[in-house]
Amino acid sequence: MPSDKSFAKLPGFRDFVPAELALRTHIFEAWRRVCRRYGFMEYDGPPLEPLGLYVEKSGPEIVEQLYNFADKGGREVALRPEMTPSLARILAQRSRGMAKPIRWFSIPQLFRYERSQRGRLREHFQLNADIVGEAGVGADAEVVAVAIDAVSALGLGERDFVARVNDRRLVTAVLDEAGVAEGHRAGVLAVIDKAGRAGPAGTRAGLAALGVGEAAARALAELVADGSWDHLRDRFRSSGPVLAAMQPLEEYREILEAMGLGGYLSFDFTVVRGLAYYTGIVFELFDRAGEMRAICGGGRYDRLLELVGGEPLPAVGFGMGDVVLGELLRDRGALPDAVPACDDYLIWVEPAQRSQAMKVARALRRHGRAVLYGLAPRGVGKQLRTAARLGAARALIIGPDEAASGTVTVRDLASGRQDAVPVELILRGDGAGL
RNA sequence: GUGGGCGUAGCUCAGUCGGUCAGAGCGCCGGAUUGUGGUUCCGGAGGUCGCCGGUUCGAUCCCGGUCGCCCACCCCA
Repeated sequence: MPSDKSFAKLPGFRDFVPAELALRTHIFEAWRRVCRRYGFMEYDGPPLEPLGLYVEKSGPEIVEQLYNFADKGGREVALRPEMTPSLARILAQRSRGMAKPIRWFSIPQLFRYERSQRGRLREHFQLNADIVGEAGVGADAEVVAVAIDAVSALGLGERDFVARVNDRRLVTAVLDEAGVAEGHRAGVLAVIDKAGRAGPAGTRAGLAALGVGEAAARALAELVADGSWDHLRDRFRSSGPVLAAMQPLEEYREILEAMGLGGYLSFDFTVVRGLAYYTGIVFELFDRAGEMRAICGGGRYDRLLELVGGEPLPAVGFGMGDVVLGELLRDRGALPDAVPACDDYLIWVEPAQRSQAMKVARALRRHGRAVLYGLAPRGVGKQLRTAARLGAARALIIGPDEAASGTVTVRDLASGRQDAVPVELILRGDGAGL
């Protein structure tokens, strides 16, 4: 309710007060931990990139959804909406000298100029993890394993989320087999992508609107209604190309089952991913309840690096945003415990003991304790109340009695027990941990 | 960009068919308790009822616009 609108926060952007930054930090730490376990190295790039980097990859219509402008030098620039083009550009310049495969991850802040909705803002942070230089399905499996672990490390499991997987090459083979003309392919992919939301009738209408033949439309509608692996294999058992296109996903599943992650996998013929540059296995992570938009999306993009002028290198990776994931954690009660503001709360009873208190605070801090004390005189009761509210483990009281006897009263705030500890011990650090 | 819903204290929300209707709970601050806390009791601060305009004797309440949030569409990270 700011009276001066000009100072209001921009729509779709967030402030991170400590309580909210704690969740973001919690998520980032889990992401970094998991990526390191898989041997990924962290990188970053500039948040502002040449507009052309995105136009080249996604076409002119992408500009509608970007934060873009001309800088003072007349360059057309954009705040990065995704990380993959930057990664491709970075690697295009130096991948030749690097050992393959390259395992890199990043947690960039990304921007899009779109109307915000739940789970979708104009700004978010996104974990990107990619393996570059390996075309085999082993890399695909490795990458989805990272994505699954990046979520499960936050306390969610098989009952909470699922990885829906598909293969662009398989979809193409099926479309060919069903008699979809090559010119209709992109349009049909878009309709399949929406099948979950549009429903069977909407899907049929969408296909009809494209001018797909009757027989092809019926075949596709059938697959969308029952896109299970067994049904697919049965339906196309006499089609060599389709059966061949099913092989990589079979191997992919075997690897992930060996890792113990098979329970997360679910084949889904309608997962095709909107981005044009995917060339092979694609996947999305969803909450099991199906209440939210995708937590994560990714797949194989073997042509992208040469598209931006690099050496032709196969690549596979994913992006996982902090917004939907954070909401899911909130819904499932998987939020991190609040971190106490301090370990020790120091109470000086009279101004005469203030110097002694500062000395003790200094010693405790030097030994790694987080220490707070009242900046202005207040009653002991009030200070203890503050200590309790801050979640301090101990209160250290220094009054005339302690000053006279050369001690500090150390009170355990959970149990209420307290002892007189010689101040010399605390200054030396011996009393720091108690 | 299109359509719909909503917008009252820091938070969650009540309320007025337009006339002491500006409230509750939680939170915050203070006191009971000037050397012992998370309970309890008492008190206090804090809102031009999103903003602008219109109708009216009078608008937080009705109307229009605007901004923001939410939902669906579009699009997808």
